[in-house]
Amino acid sequence: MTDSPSSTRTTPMRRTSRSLPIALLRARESVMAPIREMLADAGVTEQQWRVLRVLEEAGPLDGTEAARRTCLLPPSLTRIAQTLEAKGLVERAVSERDRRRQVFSISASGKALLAAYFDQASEIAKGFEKHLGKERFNQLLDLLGELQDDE
Amino acid sequence: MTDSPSSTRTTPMRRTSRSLPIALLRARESVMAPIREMLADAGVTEQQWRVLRVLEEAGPLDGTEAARRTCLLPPSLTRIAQTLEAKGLVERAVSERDRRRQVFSISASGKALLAAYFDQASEIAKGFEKHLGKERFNQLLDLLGELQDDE
DNA sequence: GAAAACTGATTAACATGTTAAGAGAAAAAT
DNA sequence: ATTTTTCTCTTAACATGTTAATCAGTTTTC
Repeated sequence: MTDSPSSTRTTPMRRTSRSLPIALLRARESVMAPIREMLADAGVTEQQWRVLRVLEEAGPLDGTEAARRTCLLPPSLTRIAQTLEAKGLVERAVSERDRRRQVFSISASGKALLAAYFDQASEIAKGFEKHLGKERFNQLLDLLGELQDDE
Repeated sequence: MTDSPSSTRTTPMRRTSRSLPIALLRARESVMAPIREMLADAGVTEQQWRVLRVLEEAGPLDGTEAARRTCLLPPSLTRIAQTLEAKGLVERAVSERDRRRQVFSISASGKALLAAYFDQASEIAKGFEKHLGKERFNQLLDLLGELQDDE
């Protein structure tokens, strides 16, 4: 008993395994492990892959919107987009209506890269879906969605 | 219709909002937002806070074990521990039995820092628990725990 | 007990996260 | 219309993530 009476708390310290931030982090590390292997083979980082995925899903986006959807901060997006542009996976253009804006879009090579690894990515995703069971998998995604204070 | 028939897939591309890695990332960003504010006030980063939390919970740990429990890679732990040692929040010693090992422990100042912000951290945690409801909150932690391929 | 294999921590190098500040363009205010 | 404000993107600086290489200490092998 190292705690003095005066340090008694109304609530005990939450175990780190039941701490939401840490639990989210540990879960994400586990989920990303097999994906990182695939991405290393594809020659892109996790963040670069995310940018490609979002641009394919949403079509051309300006920097602000691309950053929001990829959970990247603007400075990170700038650098990652430069790298992707150098690799020929993304194209950039200045907006006509607002010359402050950079419009990013996925290139044909970028789409080809996604297509080449799509089946493998699907298998990994299905693995987790199977591990939890379809119902609990969707339940998890629902709960995660509710944590987002999005928009 | 930009897709050619030959590109038809057996499974459609998963929407990013239903992609487990991205959902985990977005959820964590939302959860961390209020916590980051508190930590900025406390003068420590998210990772530094995590190291302090784990060391308080588990007692003195060698580098390998500390890295595993904090979800930090060894090189990151080295740097962060150096910073924490310079701040006087963590103490380091060479292990007697194995002189390769560094044994880290939280200092009195470190414990005082945790104590000073504990109530505030608890309130934030309870906010999420209340937002989802106690039952669904625990359900979420259970599901996240099942994703971990730990030990 | 000396060579080889292994382990724990660190350093190095580069990509990203994070905050603050800056440059250029558009919108709002007067 | 000019000034001011706001917005978008970028750069800068430092902390961390990530992988590979290094170095000292330990264990194994012979």
